[in-house]
Amino acid sequence: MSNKGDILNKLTQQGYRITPQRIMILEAVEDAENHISAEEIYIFVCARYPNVNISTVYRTLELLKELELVTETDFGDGRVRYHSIKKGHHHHLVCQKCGGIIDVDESVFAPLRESLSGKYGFEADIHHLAIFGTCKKCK
Amino acid sequence: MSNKGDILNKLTQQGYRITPQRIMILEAVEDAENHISAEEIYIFVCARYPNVNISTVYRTLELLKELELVTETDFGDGRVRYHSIKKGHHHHLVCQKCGGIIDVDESVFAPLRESLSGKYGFEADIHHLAIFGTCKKCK
DNA sequence: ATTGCAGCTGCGAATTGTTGCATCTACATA
DNA sequence: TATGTAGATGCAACAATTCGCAGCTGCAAT
Ligand SMILES: [Zn+2]
Ligand SMILES: [Zn+2]
Ligand SMILES: [Zn+2]
Ligand SMILES: [Zn+2]
Repeated sequence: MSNKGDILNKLTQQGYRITPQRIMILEAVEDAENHISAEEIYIFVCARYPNVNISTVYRTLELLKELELVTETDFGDGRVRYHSIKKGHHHHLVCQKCGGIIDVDESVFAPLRESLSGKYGFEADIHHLAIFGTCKKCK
Repeated sequence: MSNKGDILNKLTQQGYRITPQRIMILEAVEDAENHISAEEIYIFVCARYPNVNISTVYRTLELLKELELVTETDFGDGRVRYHSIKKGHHHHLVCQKCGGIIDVDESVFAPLRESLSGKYGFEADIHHLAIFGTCKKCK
């Protein structure tokens, strides 16, 4: 479940339609080297397929998120960013002093998830968090 | 550092001014039983002191947040909410199916904080999070 | 009590993201 | 291939928050 064809199949199987807009938005996220914002996706798509509406970008991202094909993260700079799930689950430690970002594996959050599950029966849906704080250098 | 006078002193000490707007916005947050939104604070303040501007509410909340006198949390309903720090650090588990909210003490996050500190030397600044997922009933 | 001015406020406009609705279209069915 | 329709799109209105700026004011120093 990691290439474009598989993702399009998954859409079809769930009763969603394949549209040119969706294909291009998907490509934008998949091709992005890094986390990409809705606005950046919009610019990318418009370059080849003008007249796409920004609200379609937002709605498509919402859909891809529900289907767990992309993850969304708020890095605190007033703009949410997206990642293809292909790149695996992970999290980011954002230093509020130097702006540096440390990537961490999701396994670091496993004990927290287990603790919430054990104590409260709550299944936390933590896929792609940004945690703010102070890094080693800035302490 | 938990009553209004102390907070006003803290403002003065840091070179900020005491204004009627700030006093009333502070009271609104302190008196609120629960998390309160900027809009609700605005309505509360306007009732006694008309002509306060909503942007002053946002700016004051920004200031109080910087001074660590209030915490901000996004419950995912399109509107950020605030809490007086007087009520202590805690977090919320938000069920995405039934909308229910479970309050949890910040101690649940202590192992995570220690783990991030130990492995990465990163001091996480986690005061008031909303964690999304599925509650026991909705599983 | 008066003065000076850095900091604060109100106002209106801009920005960012969401929503309602009329129209359009992908695609299942015949 | 033609048709019906649920699902998708574009557009414009809307909602939440931020910003620029001119004028106002708390308060420290006189
Ligand atoms: Zn990431
Ligand atoms: Zn740093
Ligand atoms: Zn809270
Ligand atoms: Zn639930």
